[in-house]
Formats: sequence, C-alpha cells, structure tokens
Amino acid sequence: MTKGEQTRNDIVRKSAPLFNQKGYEGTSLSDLMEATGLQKGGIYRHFSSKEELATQAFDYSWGRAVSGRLDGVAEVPDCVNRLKKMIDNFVELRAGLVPGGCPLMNTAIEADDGNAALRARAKKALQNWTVRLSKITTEGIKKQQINHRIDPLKLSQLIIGSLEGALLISRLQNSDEPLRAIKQHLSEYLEQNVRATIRSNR
Amino acid sequence: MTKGEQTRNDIVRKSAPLFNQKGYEGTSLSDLMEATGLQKGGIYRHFSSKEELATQAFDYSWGRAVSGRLDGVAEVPDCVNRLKKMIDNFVELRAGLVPGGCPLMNTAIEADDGNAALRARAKKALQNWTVRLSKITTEGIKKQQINHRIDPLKLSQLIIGSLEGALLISRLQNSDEPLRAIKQHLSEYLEQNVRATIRSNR
DNA sequence: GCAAAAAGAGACCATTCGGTCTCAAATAGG
DNA sequence: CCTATTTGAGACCGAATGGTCTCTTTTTGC
Repeated sequence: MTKGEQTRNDIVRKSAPLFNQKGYEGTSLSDLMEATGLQKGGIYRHFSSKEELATQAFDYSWGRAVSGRLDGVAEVPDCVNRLKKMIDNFVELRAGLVPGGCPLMNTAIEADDGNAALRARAKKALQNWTVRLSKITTEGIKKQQINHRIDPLKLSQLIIGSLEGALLISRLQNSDEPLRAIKQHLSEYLEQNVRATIRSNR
Repeated sequence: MTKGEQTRNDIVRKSAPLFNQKGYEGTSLSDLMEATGLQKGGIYRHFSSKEELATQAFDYSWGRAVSGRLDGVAEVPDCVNRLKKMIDNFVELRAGLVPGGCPLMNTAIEADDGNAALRARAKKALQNWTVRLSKITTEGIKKQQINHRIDPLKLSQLIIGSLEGALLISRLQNSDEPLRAIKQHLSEYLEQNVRATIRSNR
C-alpha cells in the first residue's frame, strides 16, 4: 500500500466517528483537519469534496456496524437462534465499534430531507441489512425451522425497526433497559410465533 | 393579543417545519427570514438567539404531534383499546400534522452528541409521552383490563420504540408497510400478552 | 390625534464555511 | 543516488453563517 492510499484510509477511519456523532453538516473541515492532523490541502488531495469523504466515512462506519452485528451469526445452525444471535449482537455491541450510535439511523434522519447522496447510501445500507436477515428466514422456512406463513421481508423490517427504535430510546435515556426489553420481547415473539411448531400428533 | 405576540407566534409556527425537516444546524437564518417574510431584525426582536427559537419551534411541533396521537384516545373506555387507538393514530397521522417526521426522533438524533438544550427538550418530550402511556397501563391494571404482571414503563418504551423504529424504516423506504406491520404486531401482542385473561374457571 | 412605546428593516460585523491553487517537501522507481 | 512523481502545507477566495445596532415605521393607549 502506497503512502497515499495509507493516508486516504487514515482520513476515512479518523473522520468516520466525527461524521457519525456530529452529522454531515455538523462536521466542519476544521474538525476534520484536527482529527486527521492534516491541513486542507492534505485532505482535498484525496477527496474531491466533503460529501465524497462523508460517503466513504459512512460506508466505513456501516461496514464496522454490520460486521459487529453479524459476528458469529453464521456459525449458529438453527435459523431462529441465528436471528436471536443477531439481535443479541446488536444489543450488546451498541456502545462499542461505532461511536455515536447506529450510522444507518443517524444518516437516515439527517439526510432524509437533505443530502441526496447520503440518503441513497443509507437506503442501500438498510436494503442490504434487510436482505441479509430475510435470507436467514427464507432458509429457516426451507429447513422447516420457521413457520412458512412468516413473510421474511416483514419479519426483517420488524426486527430492524424494533432494534433501531429501542436504540433511540436507550440513547436518549442513557439506559440499556429499553434495548434489553426489546431483546426479550423479540425473543419471545420468535419462539412463539416464528419458530415452526412440531406437529408430533395430528 | 398584541401585534408583537402575534408575530412571535407566526415565527414559531412558520419556522417549526423547517427545523423539523432540515434540523437545527441545517436551518439557517436566511431560511427563517424567507419562511417568515421578516428580516433579521424582525426575528431577533422576538428571540434572543437561533437556539431559543429552535426550542420554541420544537415545543410547537411536539405539541402538535402529541395532540394528534392522543386525538380521541381519552374517549376509549377499555385501556388496551386505548393503547391500540394511540398506536393507530401514530400510524395514520404520520404524514400529516408535522412535516419532516417525528420531532422527537429528529431532535434526539441531531442533538444527541451536540446541542444540550435541544437534547434536554427531546428527553423531556420522551419522558412526557412515556408517562402518558404508562398511566393508561396503570389504570388498566387497576381496572383488571391489563395483566398485573405487565410493567407499565417497559410497555410504554416498547410501544414508543417500536413505533419510532418503524417510522424510520418507513420514511427511508417511502412505504407505509413497516408502520402497518408494527401496528399489527403490537396489536397482537397487546391482545395476547397484555390484556388480562378472564379466569372463568379455576 | 398625539406622544410614547413597540416593532421591524437592513446595513454592518467578525467569523467560519467549503473549496482552490501554488509551491515546497517527501516518496518512489530506475 | 537522482530524478520524476506524489503528497501535503498553507495562503487565499468568495459566500454564507449567526448576531448586533441604529434608525425608521407602525402600533398602542390615552
């Protein structure tokens, strides 16, 4: 990796937390200069605009968030348990990995009535996450671990929405309790309404 | 009402949608001048700073949101149905009343790592909404309409979190479907796990 | 209808914003 | 090692930012 590539990566890595915490508008070039230890020229050598850097930073943050949430998920054999593992990861990892909360939520809210490029990025991220979850459910239906009447897309959106909402409340209240509660709630729902019932006698 | 008071109200009313859509940082004084039809002098005559106006605007937006969500709720006799009515209002009124989505969510996200005054406002708003919901549950328990094992605070946070999260997804996807799905989900949960069961035989 | 008070216009302010450009320093390839 | 290329510093730019202040106009109460 050449010196330039290295620097470019450093800029992204160091600016990502800023953008996630303060938002796109809220992060100024002076902030970025301070965080990276570079002058404007140094930054603009590698990015054509603040927006381009912001999208790269979002991708970086989102990548970390996703990888954290999927950590160890693939190894769980049962599909319902796999969904539960993912929920667990979300709840437990909330503080770590990405400072400033969920990049998807932060970016979606700020860009919703504003920056189109960032909004598109957030939309794609959501899409990506939704598909990942849906695949687990689809597989579970095929393996007869999950009730075939369950709509994979709807279930994914239910889980994601519930988690994001609980995170919002948790952050505002400075308490993990809403996150723990939603984990419990979703767990019960998955066991009672999503997991395929064993029809031993008919 | 004097002319000054009238103007002050107009400024708040006209700037509230801007703040809710573009955020505190994203709304400039020029935006506010254009929206209100006043010059800087006219605005600063009534507010000491942009921040003061923003908090007033938040209160205004939040007031509208709350009143919409509570519309007709008090008239529902059964407490579980009352909760369901509130959920229904949230889902149905989402587009109207306050342009730019839920003021609580928008403000909470933007102010989370920034403006302390706005963050405090959002926190108070959440607190207020939570208490309102909790009171319904508490009343329901007393009237034996709601299972006494239910924790009113936890249930309130579950409902609020689920709704806010679904709204986030809905807005990003440009689709009401996630909101409708969460309404369905919560409705089933309320009927199956929250409503007190009639013990006819023991 | 008039005088006192309230309200608003708009010029002005320093500061910061994102972004450009030139030139020196550091790196890389032969 | 030496030169061609890459990289970064930092002065500079115009525009826009939030905020102030003065002076005119409008509203108000008598």
